[in-house]
Amino acid sequence: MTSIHDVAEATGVSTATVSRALRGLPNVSPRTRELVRAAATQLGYVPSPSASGLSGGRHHAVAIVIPSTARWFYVTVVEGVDSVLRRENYDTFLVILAATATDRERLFNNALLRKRADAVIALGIDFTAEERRELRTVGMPAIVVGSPVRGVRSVGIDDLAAGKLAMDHLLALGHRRIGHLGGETEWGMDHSVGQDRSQAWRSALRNVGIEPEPHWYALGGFLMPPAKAAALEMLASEQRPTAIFAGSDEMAFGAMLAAAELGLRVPEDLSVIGIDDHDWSESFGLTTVKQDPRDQGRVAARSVVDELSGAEEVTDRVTTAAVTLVVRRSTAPPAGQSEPDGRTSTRPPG
Amino acid sequence: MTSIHDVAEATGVSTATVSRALRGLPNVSPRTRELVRAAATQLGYVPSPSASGLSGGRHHAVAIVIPSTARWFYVTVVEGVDSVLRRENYDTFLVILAATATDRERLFNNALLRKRADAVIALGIDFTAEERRELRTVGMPAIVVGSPVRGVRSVGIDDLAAGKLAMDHLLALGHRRIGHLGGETEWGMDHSVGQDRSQAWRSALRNVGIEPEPHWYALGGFLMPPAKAAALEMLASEQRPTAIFAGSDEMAFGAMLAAAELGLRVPEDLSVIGIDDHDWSESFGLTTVKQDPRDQGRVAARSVVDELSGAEEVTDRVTTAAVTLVVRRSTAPPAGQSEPDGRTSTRPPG
DNA sequence: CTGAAAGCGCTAACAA
DNA sequence: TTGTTAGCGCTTTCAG
Repeated sequence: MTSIHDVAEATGVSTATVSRALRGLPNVSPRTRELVRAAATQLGYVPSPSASGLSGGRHHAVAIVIPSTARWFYVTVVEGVDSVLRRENYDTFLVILAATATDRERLFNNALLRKRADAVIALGIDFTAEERRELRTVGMPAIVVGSPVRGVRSVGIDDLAAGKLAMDHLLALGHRRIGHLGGETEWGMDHSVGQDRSQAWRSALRNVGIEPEPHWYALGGFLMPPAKAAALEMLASEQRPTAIFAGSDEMAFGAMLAAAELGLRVPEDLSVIGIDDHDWSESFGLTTVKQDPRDQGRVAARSVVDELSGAEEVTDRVTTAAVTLVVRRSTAPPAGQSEPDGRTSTRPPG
Repeated sequence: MTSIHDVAEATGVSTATVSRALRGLPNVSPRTRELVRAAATQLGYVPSPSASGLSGGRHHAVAIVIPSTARWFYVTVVEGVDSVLRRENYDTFLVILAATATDRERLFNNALLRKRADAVIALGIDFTAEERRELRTVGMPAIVVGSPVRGVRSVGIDDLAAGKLAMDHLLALGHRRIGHLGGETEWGMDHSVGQDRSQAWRSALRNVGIEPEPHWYALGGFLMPPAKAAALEMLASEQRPTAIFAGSDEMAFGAMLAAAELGLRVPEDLSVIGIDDHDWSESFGLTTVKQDPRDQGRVAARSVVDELSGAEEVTDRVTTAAVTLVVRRSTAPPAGQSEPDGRTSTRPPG
């Protein structure tokens, strides 16, 4: 395990100079720097993060915490985060965090956050006031991906607006009986994402004078299987909706699968729209409100890296990521109305 | 940042004793141990991994490397790994590794593997001889999840057997024209998983005297969208297969979606079988060869943790995980043959 | 521009 | 059973 001493010896300079040279600090003669660099690569030297972390206080690692690996959004953000972190030579700690209080407590009392990572990127977590205070105290850069959290930087879409975009599309098509597949809210998790999207559904309906019926709303937990089950029930009802707005594409897939199982054609008998633009949505022919989680991950990572590099308070407190409507084959005017254009209606892919 | 000194002072013992007491080492009086423990929690002390890593050589972290986040198998294994690592108080480094040589080189020359992690768990990676030697040299425990790799411990299913199970099911149903959706093989990645499953398909066919036709085989890259595209093409051919064996459930979903798009009913017009038992397979009604990646992850993590705990060469070199056939609604005898039982055939969920 | 020295927080002999 | 003494490998003043 070659150490900084070996490089110093090989070069004939002090370890201090080696350290400076390798980290690109000023006040090192070009010649010396080159010599040191050459020796380092020649010897296959890499600095020990433990040692530099201990002495310098920077660990060159950031923790990314997600509630589960089961949702496309989370793992896709992780991929984005990882890509910039790797390029910047940071290592990535992955923390999969259940919603339980003990799990979260452990996280915050853990060495990981206190003495191991230089920053945290949290997904779908709603920090408590105390947690925020802790972060502040330790002076640890933190950013949330998802809906804004008071006092913490964040990047994410405007869920209300995204929901409105989806609903406007459905309403413009002529739908009035519109169902919704929403997410559940666990304590301290994902607080507003699901709520805001559901709220958008409710408001949009009321804005056109429709009071949403209870059985038009069901919980899909942001996962496909429970969403399918919920949709099955919703679609079995007497006055079933002519369209479903799902709070995520994965839940929308569930709706499409449910429709297929009931012999309902999409979009002839049922329109379906989601939010995300999941990697599979195009194959499903799903109309959706597209967001770019990979990019949000990159932005978040860039943000903490910049802050760690000393850039003074670079980013905005809350960065709003763009959304766009992507119309595919899962939405059309409700039965009885003529189609507005020549789109061919295919069989339901679900 | 309270340190071991604070605890020592508060307790009136030396730092060495604190260290011993907290780590549960022998030769500490029960009374002292209690005192130390109390002081530690009271002060909110947590040891610095950098410091103990530097002095002790154990970092209490393991690296898990995966080729991408886009495949259910990988992220699900990660979840299993993470769960036991967390319970054992290890932190998890996530490394997402492209197949490129430079990416892999960087991994091995990185501080991460050399001076930061105590062990590696690799998914879908085929270590080169040199890489294996490096691991050996550093004395770093390593385990592969997936198909066996020479000289490295591994846990995974028998892909040949899994493929045979799938094919036997289809053959027993009476299918003879059976197509296959296989995975691509990138350099150093996933070498045999895809190959073995494809091989199982080919062999099974030949064993019953059928020479697989070229257009019965297509590459799906282990991802749904390309698999769907491939299936679309395969099913458009004149003498299309009556059944498709997909190398993974995600690719099987693609086949089901393709069938639906072509107006083919599953299973009446086309049977589909996969491997995995993906979280969504039940909702798709997909017949599959079930494996348990979460558990494989747990086994892998347990294995390296045990080895790090000094257990001498505990686990077998290669652990074979179980597979079982799960029959659902996507398979049936080919058209023209009577159904063996009273299963109702539903519309294709894809 | 470079070196010497102190110290980051912990563990590991070696004594006591 | 417990304390003392060295480091682990690096960064960081402070001198020069």
